[in-house]
Amino acid sequence: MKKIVIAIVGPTAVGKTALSLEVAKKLSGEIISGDSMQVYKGMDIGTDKIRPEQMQGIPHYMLNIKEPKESFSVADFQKQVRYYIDYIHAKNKLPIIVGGSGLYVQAVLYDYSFTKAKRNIEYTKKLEEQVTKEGIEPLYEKLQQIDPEQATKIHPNNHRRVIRALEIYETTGKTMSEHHREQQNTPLYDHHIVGLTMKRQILYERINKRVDEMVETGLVEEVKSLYLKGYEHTEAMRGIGYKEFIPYFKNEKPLQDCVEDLKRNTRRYAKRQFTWFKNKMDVKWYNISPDVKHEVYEKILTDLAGIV
RNA sequence: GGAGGGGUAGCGAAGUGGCUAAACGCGACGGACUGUAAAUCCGUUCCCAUCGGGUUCGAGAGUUCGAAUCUCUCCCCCUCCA
Repeated sequence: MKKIVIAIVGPTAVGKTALSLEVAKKLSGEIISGDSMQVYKGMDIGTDKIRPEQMQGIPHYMLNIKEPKESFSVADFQKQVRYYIDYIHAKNKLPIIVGGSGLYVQAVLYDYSFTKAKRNIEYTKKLEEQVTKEGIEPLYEKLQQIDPEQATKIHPNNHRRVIRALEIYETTGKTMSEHHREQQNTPLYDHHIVGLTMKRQILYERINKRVDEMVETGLVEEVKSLYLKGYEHTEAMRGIGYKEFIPYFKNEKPLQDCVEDLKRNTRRYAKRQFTWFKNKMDVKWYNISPDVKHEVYEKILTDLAGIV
């Protein structure tokens, strides 16, 4: 029998954290963050990370496990989280994955296999340089030759994915399509995905407001301290809430403009999250709004109680 | 009253006789995604529509084979001088 795993997904600022605490309390669960940025230490305000005093004694995993200068990937996430799922079950508790990083959650729940296609930074770098010099065409044509199937799925402008497809072939001798064919995309767990959704306009207002609050709470200082540590070019600093302030520190843009950029990027991110969860995962959606929050919580708790 | 500047699609803003239903940005909406994923990338956005068609660039009238672009009149807006 497959192990039960609950996942709570949805766009940023929709209220996943608050819900997760309710679910964990009610169902004797423990929480695993399904978030690609909250793994980093010192990135608290910008990622809207839950603070220890808010956790109500519920164990949280996958938070603050990396230094901002370290790299972190889906594969790392997958491995770690699967470990924690077993660990939590061994304690007779219910694992609850809470987060908005679609691919990450997906990779845990299904038999995504990354192991054979480790990253090859040097080769990637080489290809990136080639693109700078000669444009993407030669590489895209190469991809069309070795893996025409994959080539049709990747837009040439998406350099990163063109390069990755080539990188996989270089590293493993197999094409990306072949790797995909070896996978069934079957679920590994008896998972139940709760999706929180909200009227777009309300969500966007919440996002704008939350960004202002973050700035008031000291976001700029948080980012600055990372910037001063020389983390400008790290993966972590590419997160929303961080990269937007770099022009300000460099005196290239007024602070207020950076804040606006941040709001805009967050809104756009929320939209992308919707797209992913809507089209990639079997989510049971619950429409929430500030005034019916508790009723929706009740409904979710009842539904989940019937499952576990 | 005098001297200038301006009115372009939801907004900002290019264009200054044909290649323009009109760049670009924002906003809005949709989509892709298998080791950077809070990343990276694609599409739609005057109206109707499948091709395709119909109306646009403050309003009206002209010049021209052809105008957002030239001329005239009118209506608004802004800056400066009174």
